[in-house]
Amino acid sequence: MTKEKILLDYFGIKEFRDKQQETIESLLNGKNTLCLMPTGMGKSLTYQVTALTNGKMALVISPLLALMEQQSDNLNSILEKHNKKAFSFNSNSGNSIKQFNYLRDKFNPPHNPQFLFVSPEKMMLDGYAEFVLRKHKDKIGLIVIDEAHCVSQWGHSFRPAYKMLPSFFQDIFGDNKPPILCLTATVNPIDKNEIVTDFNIDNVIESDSLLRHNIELNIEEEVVKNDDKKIKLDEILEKFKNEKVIVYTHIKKREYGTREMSDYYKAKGYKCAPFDADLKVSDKEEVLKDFTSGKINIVFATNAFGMGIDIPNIRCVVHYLLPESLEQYYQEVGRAGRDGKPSFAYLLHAEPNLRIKKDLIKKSTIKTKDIETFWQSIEGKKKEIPYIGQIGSTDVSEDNSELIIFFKLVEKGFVKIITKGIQGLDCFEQNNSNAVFQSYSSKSRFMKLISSKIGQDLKIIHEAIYSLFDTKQIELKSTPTKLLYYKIIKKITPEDIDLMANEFNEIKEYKLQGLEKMYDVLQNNENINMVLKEHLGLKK
DNA sequence: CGTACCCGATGTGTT
Repeated sequence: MTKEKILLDYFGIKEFRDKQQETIESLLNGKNTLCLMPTGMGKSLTYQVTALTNGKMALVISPLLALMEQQSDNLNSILEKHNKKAFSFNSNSGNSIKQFNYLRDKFNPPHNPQFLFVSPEKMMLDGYAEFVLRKHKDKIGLIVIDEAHCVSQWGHSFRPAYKMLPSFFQDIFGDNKPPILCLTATVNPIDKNEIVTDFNIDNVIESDSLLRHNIELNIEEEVVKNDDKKIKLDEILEKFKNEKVIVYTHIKKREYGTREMSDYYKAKGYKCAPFDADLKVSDKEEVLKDFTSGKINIVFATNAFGMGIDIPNIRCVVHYLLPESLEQYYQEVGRAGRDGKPSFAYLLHAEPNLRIKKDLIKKSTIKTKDIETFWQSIEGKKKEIPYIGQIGSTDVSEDNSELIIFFKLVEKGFVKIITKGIQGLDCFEQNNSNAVFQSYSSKSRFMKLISSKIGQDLKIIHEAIYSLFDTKQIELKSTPTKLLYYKIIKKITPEDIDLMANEFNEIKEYKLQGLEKMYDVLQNNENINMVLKEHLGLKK
């Protein structure tokens, strides 16, 4: 079927909009494509129509569970009458046992997934998922990185799995990768280059309407104390009394945080609610529902309020603190006026904000000492090379620093990931006595010891075990502990460590520059619209 | 400061 017929038959739409057609054609011609389109223009339709036109499955990497559910539900309601299905594979399908079973079930007859939504972390750690995808690789015709700005925005620190995606695709597809589509609405030219490099993009397709002309950007004068901003906020909230307003407080449970501000204005008679990551999923859904319906009209939010939210009639976005960069600022004000009607943004900031933000960036940077400590911890007592080690969730702290350094060591060629594995075989039981499983499990409970005892590569043993599970020779009876097995292939020198620390330092400098640029704009009273246009590299 | 995935339950022969 042609893409035009798919569009009509599946979606009931007669014509493509904006850069949809160009993007789909680029992908059908096998080109890795980065597509920049504003929210609400139908970015998702590009991968949906492409996958349905080439008749192959799309593997969609998505940053949020809520986004995966939203998109797969939406697709399933469309696909139902065509006897096709979308699945998402994530922690919502239960514990590890349930997840393994779910994946095995969904990839075997009678199921034939047309779309699969996965998180980057699943791609990072789940060996059975990798096995299943590799087994079915010829059925996969498209890879999608949804919200691709996450790669540059989160991949270096918060969610390191993003920066490893290319190598995970290599593990699955080798040199015969399906075309990759990266989708986003805002990136600056530097971040754009990063995505182009990481995913080997052949073709960048950019909408002409990325700049939002219906939002009036108001920068208020800097004040000395945070409290001074409240007078202005009172004025704004009074002015937009019957309209939808987002106030970005950027803070959760402290003074001027989402909770405190919401309580304060609620007591004054406003219909408002807080929104931040500490809310339960059900509470987030409720706030979103009430905000959409108009039951509440003000949300006091951190930047947890953003992705996947597409409410057309938000009239006003207030920043109660200095945003951390121009692109961050633009992403946030861009939530207003999706319906195209005149909308307003106000930026309120106080003097100490810049210094505090700078300190936070400096504090969170990975330093020489961190790399040294981590290297010592993985090198262990063994000095011989190659040495085989393992890293799992218990080895990684809250800030992911171990994982960030680990992946940097992989990137620099000191460490090689052997396989995405499991700790041992205790979690399995045999359906019938199985000779292969028997031969492994008789050697040891631990994969690593089995490997050394029989002199077989860990990767091959894991393949065999995943295959036994896939064909229902063995079943899970308890939770498999997932681990990345690695080999140290090169010793590190102090100079190597310094070089790595420098790279982390460059990322810090880049962040600081972004912050300074934001601050300069406010200080010098520059025309914010012009600056934004130039900073984002936009023509119109 | 704040962004999100992960569902670990450990008793070990993992070096």
